[in-house]
Amino acid sequence: MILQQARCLFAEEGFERTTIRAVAGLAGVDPALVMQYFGNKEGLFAAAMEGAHTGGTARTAPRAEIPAAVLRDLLAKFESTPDREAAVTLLRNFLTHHEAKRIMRDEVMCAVIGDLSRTIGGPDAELKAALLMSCIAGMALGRYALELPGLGDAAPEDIERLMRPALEALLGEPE
Amino acid sequence: MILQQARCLFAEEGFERTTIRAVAGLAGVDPALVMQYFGNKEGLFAAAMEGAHTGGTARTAPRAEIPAAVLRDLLAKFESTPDREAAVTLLRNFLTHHEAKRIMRDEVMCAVIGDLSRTIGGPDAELKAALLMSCIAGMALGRYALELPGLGDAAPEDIERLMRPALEALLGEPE
DNA sequence: GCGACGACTCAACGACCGTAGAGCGACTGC
DNA sequence: GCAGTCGCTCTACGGTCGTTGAGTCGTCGC
Repeated sequence: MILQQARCLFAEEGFERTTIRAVAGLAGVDPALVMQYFGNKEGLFAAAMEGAHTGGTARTAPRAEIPAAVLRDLLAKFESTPDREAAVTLLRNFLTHHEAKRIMRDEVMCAVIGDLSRTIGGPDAELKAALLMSCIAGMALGRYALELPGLGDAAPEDIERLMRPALEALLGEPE
Repeated sequence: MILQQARCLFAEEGFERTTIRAVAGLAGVDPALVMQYFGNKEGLFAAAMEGAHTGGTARTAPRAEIPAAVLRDLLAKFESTPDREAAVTLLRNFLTHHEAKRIMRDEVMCAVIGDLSRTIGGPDAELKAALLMSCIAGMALGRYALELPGLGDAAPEDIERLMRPALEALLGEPE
């Protein structure tokens, strides 16, 4: 319950503007109880992001299926309810919070890019993988953070249908 | 001088963690002088973002040249020095600051998407334009905010060479 | 010389936040 | 019945921040 309200506020207001008092108030408990549970504000934030980067099949997918797998992984993470709020919390804070940035950069992007670039192979493999993940992340931002017109409420199938050819063109033909 | 240090700190630490005292300290002046110049912290932030969203040829480009024009606009904005720091300031704060988000969403993304979708035409025109702009924004984040391996220090020509076919595939054939 | 004026600084206020420690009430084992 | 423990709350401290108003210093017109 506390975690739920914390994720809501962290995602809506960001880490700095979210106060422990506000989280406790929404959860109907005393701020000191939040401290007792999570140690400090950083602990609460780390707990709120837990589960944001787990699973995914793209890292082990064969070359030809990488675009579809990457899209499926991301949409599954954000459209399903269990990890969605944690993922949104990470997505909304990775530009301004050091730990969120480290997770997004090292544990999400760099880790996946490393695997994908080995599968992609050839020259520019790392750049191709980085661009592919960046496009995916940009789509997530446009859809779940900015809620751009046409994208925020588009059907996942339409997104997959339009983006997959683009990502395939990005990878190019195998050597 | 004050603005320069402000942009540096806003881009590095984010709006909330940047204090007027720190900006004034780096600029070698008194915090009260910053207040006198910019009214309040929001005014300083708005001034720091000024020039972040200007110009660009993509909005009036013919359909076939949209991918190249969009890439050129973004790389020109971030690789050249005059508006670069303002653009980075906007890029690093649009997820956590309301005014920065409004500018990024309404004045940058929505405005361009509106023009592009009219040029693109056909079904899914708006979704295609939103996805195109999201991919571009994602690339900017991966390069200038996360500095992903392979992308952060890639040559602009290589980025343009790999991304243009992907964006062209995203637009598809004209009706 | 001197008063006015602008640029800039000093010192302080009020508010808010993270955090700590004492305290309170309910429950449990004996 | 009672001491102990656990979950939780109350109160307060220390620090930092945005902001303000008075004050200082140099400059310029007369």
